[in-house]
Amino acid sequence: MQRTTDPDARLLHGAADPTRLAILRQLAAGGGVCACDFTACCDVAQPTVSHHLKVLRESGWVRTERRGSFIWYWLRPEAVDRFRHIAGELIAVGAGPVARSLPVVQPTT
Amino acid sequence: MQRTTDPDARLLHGAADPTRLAILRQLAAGGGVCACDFTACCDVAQPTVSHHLKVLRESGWVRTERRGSFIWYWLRPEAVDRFRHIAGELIAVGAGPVARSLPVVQPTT
DNA sequence: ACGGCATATCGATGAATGTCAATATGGTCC
DNA sequence: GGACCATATTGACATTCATCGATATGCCGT
Repeated sequence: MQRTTDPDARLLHGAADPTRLAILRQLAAGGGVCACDFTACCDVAQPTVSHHLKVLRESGWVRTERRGSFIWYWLRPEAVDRFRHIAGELIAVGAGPVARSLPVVQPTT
Repeated sequence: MQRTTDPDARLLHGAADPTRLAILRQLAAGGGVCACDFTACCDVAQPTVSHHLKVLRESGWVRTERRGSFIWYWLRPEAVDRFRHIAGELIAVGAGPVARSLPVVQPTT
């Protein structure tokens, strides 16, 4: 597998891990969160948290700011907007299978 | 790493691949799509498409119905709803870093 | 029953991933 | 400078993943 370059897939991949999803939720709830506070919510060691934060940074979910010896993390609103845009795209137009018989139009073969 | 059981993370993981995202988008656009039509949009071999469809099935994104020798796929509205719910959760309350100085309240140590 | 088509499964392979211990980096305080 | 804290990086390991060729399964015409 080659690391994908599709930005949407990268964004979704960034959120597709329970630890990272918990981090994103805490960021959404807290506004700005110190990196030291993530080790509490996620039952993983400090290097693992740091690794996940790096993944979130590289997939565009968060940005950081150094404040003294602490490093603060924020959700990037553009990432959330993009995520919501993808969600909007996925609303199906068809309600589901309506005809129990064979479809009128054959699929393109 | 143990395969996660968190349903939200599993849902996001299902969508976090360029091929699967293309499949989901085609499903949203088409309403119901025959499996034979996915090989066109995604530049991968037939077993790979079948594999991705299985991943989408197991993560709750799609359901299927056999019609003669064809198999039709539909998006599950519950999956889209859940996805949009997650998107709604991630709207940050804080706008970003407001104070340039040290935070008033120190992070919990 | 047989040949052909649509789709799924199997097996193998190489790459990416999540995890942690150990270590490095960079800041603060004395 | 030196002790200490917060965070990142490195290296290693086991697991998962995406991909494909080969093969199996299931349905449809003839």
